Amino acid sequence: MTKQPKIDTREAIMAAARSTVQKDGYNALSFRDLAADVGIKSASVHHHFPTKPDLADALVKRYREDVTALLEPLADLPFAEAMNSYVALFRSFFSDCNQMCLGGMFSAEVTALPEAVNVSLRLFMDAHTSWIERVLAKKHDRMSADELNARAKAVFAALEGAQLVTRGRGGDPAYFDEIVKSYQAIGLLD
Amino acid sequence: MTKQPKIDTREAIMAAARSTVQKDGYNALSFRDLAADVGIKSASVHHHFPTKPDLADALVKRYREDVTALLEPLADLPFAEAMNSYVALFRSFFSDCNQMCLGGMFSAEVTALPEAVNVSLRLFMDAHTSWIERVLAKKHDRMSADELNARAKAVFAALEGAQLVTRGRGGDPAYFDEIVKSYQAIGLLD
DNA sequence: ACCTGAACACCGTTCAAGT
DNA sequence: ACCTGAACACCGTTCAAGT
Repeated sequence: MTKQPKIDTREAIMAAARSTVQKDGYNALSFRDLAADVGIKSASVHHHFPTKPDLADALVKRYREDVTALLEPLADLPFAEAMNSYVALFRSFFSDCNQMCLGGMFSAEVTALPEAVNVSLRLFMDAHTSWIERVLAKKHDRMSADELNARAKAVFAALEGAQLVTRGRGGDPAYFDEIVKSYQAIGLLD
Repeated sequence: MTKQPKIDTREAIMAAARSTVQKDGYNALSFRDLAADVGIKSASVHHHFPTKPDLADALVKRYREDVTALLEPLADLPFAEAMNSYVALFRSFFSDCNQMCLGGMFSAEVTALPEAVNVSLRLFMDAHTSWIERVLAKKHDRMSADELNARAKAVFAALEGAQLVTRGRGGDPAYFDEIVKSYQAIGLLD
């Protein structure tokens, strides 16, 4: 085994930045705080990520990769388990400092980001909706592609909204659960 | 009629601040930019709102009043019209610079705000859910109070989510409409 | 009461300089 | 390649000073 300490600093920056963004948002992210977290100076952060939007773009792309890797195996589960696991993913954010989906946070702060990051953000959301579409297709074999797509967008939007509203109320998982229960009662997650 | 130019500056600050927050967020709000918009110096803004959280709290409270005044007459409409008007309210944000509900924005940026503002934010969301509850009650006369309440929370969360996701995609109203159509198809808005 | 300039410690960014 | 100190124009906030 050869040593590979080269990308450690870059990875450490991304990990610290992602955590801060999910907790406090992109506009609250400070290169100086970030540098302090990692143990370097703020000017050094710019060596790895020239500008703040460059860091934002890297974060969204990595986040998309991570979520995709996490969702991939879940798509093979039976429908109810796949959907329950998906809901559980959105619920899991509250257990660590009332965090928020990075995609939802960037959607709120979208005007602070250049077009290139907006494109990455759309790709992230597409990854979600196409996963949902795939899962829904297993159950609704008579539904048209357009219907499945529209339904997937609705499921994603509804869960992002449940997370946002719950976060606004302090991140009480019980509040999130109550909303999800209503979604289930109406059949949105079926 | 006696002249009343006294609160004009304060009102102008609040109007400019509200617009900026709905477009770019609370963390992107600058007292210096705000002062320039109104035509005074940034130190003068602090005379009306000692700190930034003080301004945030005033904004949320006023926003709640405005939304309440706007929703009140709509509650007396027939069910379908009341609900359609409510959805139209969420849709209307995109027509002016891809804005966002101030409550949703503050929910995303909630960690930047002190507890006092969080309380005002909860009251704002309560105003929404109790209005929805009232409208739903007209149609579902056999539904229990708890069910109505849970359903109202779900409707609010779903619409906030539809707005958030649409904003993240550039604010195309057609995207919002597609999600709402799915909500309607499933019966969430009935 | 309402406004201001100046100061403070912050911020993202740049750049010449180090190793 | 990776890091740094110093500088720039920003930020929220404070305060003594004006009217």
